[in-house]
Amino acid sequence: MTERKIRVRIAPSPTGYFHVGTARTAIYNWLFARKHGGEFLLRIEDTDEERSKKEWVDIILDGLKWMGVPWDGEVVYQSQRMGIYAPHADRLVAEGKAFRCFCPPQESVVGKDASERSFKYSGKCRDLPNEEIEQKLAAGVPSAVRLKMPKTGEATFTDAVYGKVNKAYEDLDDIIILKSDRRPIYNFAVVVDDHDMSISHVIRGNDHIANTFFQVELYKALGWDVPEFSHLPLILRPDRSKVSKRKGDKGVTEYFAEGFLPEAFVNYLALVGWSPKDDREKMTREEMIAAFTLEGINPNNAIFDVEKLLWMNGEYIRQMDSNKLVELAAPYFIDAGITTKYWIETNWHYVVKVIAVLKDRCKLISDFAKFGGYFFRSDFDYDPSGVKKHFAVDGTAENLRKLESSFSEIDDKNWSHDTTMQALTALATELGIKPAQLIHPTRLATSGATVGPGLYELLAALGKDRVQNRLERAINYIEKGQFPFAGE
RNA sequence: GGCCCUAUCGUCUAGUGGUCUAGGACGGGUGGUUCUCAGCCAUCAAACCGGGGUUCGAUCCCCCGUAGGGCCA
Repeated sequence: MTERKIRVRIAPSPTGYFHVGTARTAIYNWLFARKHGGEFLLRIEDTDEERSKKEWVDIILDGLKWMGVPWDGEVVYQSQRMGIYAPHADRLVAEGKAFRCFCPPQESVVGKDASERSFKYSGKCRDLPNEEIEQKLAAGVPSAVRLKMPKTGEATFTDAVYGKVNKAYEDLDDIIILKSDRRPIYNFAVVVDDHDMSISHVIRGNDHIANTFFQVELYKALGWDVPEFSHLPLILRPDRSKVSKRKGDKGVTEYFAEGFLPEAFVNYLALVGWSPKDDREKMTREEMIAAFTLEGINPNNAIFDVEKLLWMNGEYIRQMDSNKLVELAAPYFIDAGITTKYWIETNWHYVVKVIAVLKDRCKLISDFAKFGGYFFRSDFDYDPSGVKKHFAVDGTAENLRKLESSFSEIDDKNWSHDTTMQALTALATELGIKPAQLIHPTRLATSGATVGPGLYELLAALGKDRVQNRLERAINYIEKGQFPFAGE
């Protein structure tokens, strides 16, 4: 047995949707290739003409790039290979390993009626006399090419994940490999393509197990090396049905757009169906490459758990450098109309502080824009329940005014978490109230929200000017007394 | 319907013929962090699908059933 270079591939068809299962298959193939110094190739199965739109292909290419799971070499487009399949089929016919089938599609199967679902090929043309074949060919009767499968015994292959898988030849038809229009059928094209690409290991979803029996037979008939097979468990929805675009399940593109980080996404997905066998969960790509084995793949289907993905994304956000986070979050701020690219660039230091303060409570990159708008705009509304609880309390306006004046004594240069805290606690002591009684209205005044970063972090990040202006605005608001619930 | 695959906490999983009072993580509960939320820390609840075997002993091996999934049109 010669040592073959490891070459793996994914072969998605462009459907305008990057399925998470395809994404995980890509990850495993890539991990495996990297681990063994092999190559990870990409073949686009775009023979369905309606689907060969460039944008559909880009969805896949962009998704792989986003995930940081790059393919090696040139992308192979199956549509550009359509001419190469038929000769292989003809060769098989010439060698007696396949035969021409002249039956119209409807007549070639056995079955009492349409309701009898187990259609099986009748075998009618399998042993046609030569003269008859010549006759029909001369008469121009259209013919498909079928592979001659053994009649008895068992088809078998060893799967790295599932072990030995067998199926009686009785249950396997003489499948069509070339249609009467000389176009290849899926199973045939895959074998020819994988062989031409020197694929050593086929790692794909377990929905292909049934195809594998035919494919192995095809490799043997063509006299080619059979690759190693590894079938992956499927990724299911929480209701245990298959993930699909039709049911509204998100594709890779959407996860990206929603603010997931590629590192977290890839890490999470790798763990759906595979385990490093120890308790590690958060792993770098390098760690995953080092730990990855096909045998470590679990054979049973798994449910995609967005909650856990979200948690992992939060983990990655927390450990990420704030400058980097600003770059990633900027588009969300801009898209939401919260601020502009120019403003972010000219106030970089401020934005970094903002991100640092927000970091702990964001699970998605988009959360920064969702929760942090008030760092950029001062015209926010006050949370109504907060107004009721913290503003509509006697003495609040006066207290805030005192706080404002106390804050005004802090020099701009000394404005910080500690100095604002000192000022506020000193005032609370002086007023004989608990700091919390000042903290809550101040948070509401400066952010409009009742929840958020610790008050002093908030004040420090906002800076003295913004804080003073917002206190002023809140005081005016309270003094007008026009609370949303007035009259209750 | 035929064939194939699978079966450990709600979810992702680890695990071995006895060391399992079955481990970790997410999610959930509780408590702490003398400002909220988040985070962090601690802590609790939570599983070996059912039935037969094999065996001194099965979660782990075999068979059947059941359930789920896949392929075939």
